[in-house]
Amino acid sequence: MPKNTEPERLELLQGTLDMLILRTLQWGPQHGHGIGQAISSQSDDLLKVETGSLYPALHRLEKRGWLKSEWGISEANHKAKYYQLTAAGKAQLLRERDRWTQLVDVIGKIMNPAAE
Amino acid sequence: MPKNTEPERLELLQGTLDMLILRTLQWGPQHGHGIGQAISSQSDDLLKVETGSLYPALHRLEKRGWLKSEWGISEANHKAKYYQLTAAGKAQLLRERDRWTQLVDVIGKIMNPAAE
DNA sequence: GAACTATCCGTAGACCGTCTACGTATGAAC
DNA sequence: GTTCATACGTAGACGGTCTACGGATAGTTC
Repeated sequence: MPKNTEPERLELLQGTLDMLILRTLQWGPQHGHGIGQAISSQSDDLLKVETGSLYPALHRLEKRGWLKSEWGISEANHKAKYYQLTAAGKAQLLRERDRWTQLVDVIGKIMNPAAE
Repeated sequence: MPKNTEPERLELLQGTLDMLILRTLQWGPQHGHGIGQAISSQSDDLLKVETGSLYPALHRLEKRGWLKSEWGISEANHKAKYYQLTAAGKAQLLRERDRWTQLVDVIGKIMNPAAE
């Protein structure tokens, strides 16, 4: 029996989780657990958001006004706090996406200088 | 006189500096100050590595065996500690480059789902 | 030789986001 | 009534980057 081939998780870089959460909520309101699962599944299970990262992040984002929340009932019939983007949150997402693109660009330039 | 238009620096994400240092040393041995400047100039001044980040990083990398160092004299005729990649450091660079590529890929998938 | 700038090394401590490791409660299945 | 999945959360460790210092030496200007 070969070793259980788990898919080698990637650790998140500090500062990327907020962007991923905001992005996930662009698909529509969602509760914490759902957000975590969405990120997992959309990354083919390479990313896994720990609850110890996820919930503090959600509270942080709400406190900053990027998100607002309300209690509801999940599809599995559980009490759940649904988050959605505020207008400020949408703007923030644009900023973070921009910064990410820039950073990927610049690091790419260093790691892999343009052959011209 | 318009406001001095500085180029809006990008903050590094935690975990990317080590890779950039290792990469810079692929160009050849270099001292700390030089490494910082190389990263700055290769990023069109978008990245700036503070000495409070740079030197701890160099010591960390050396301690882990990715780098080795020796004292020498800089081009500007100053005492300088020259760092170079070890074999382990080259291997590490490959790993980090890989991880970075994977992460950019996966995050790209979430931020910008493939139009197929 | 005094003053100043650029070069080069470094440390201390704040800061902050992610992680591991817990704990709690409810609903569904058996 | 036990077990599992769902859903919320916190406490504290951890680690890398940041700001803000300090110190030594070389070169330049006066």
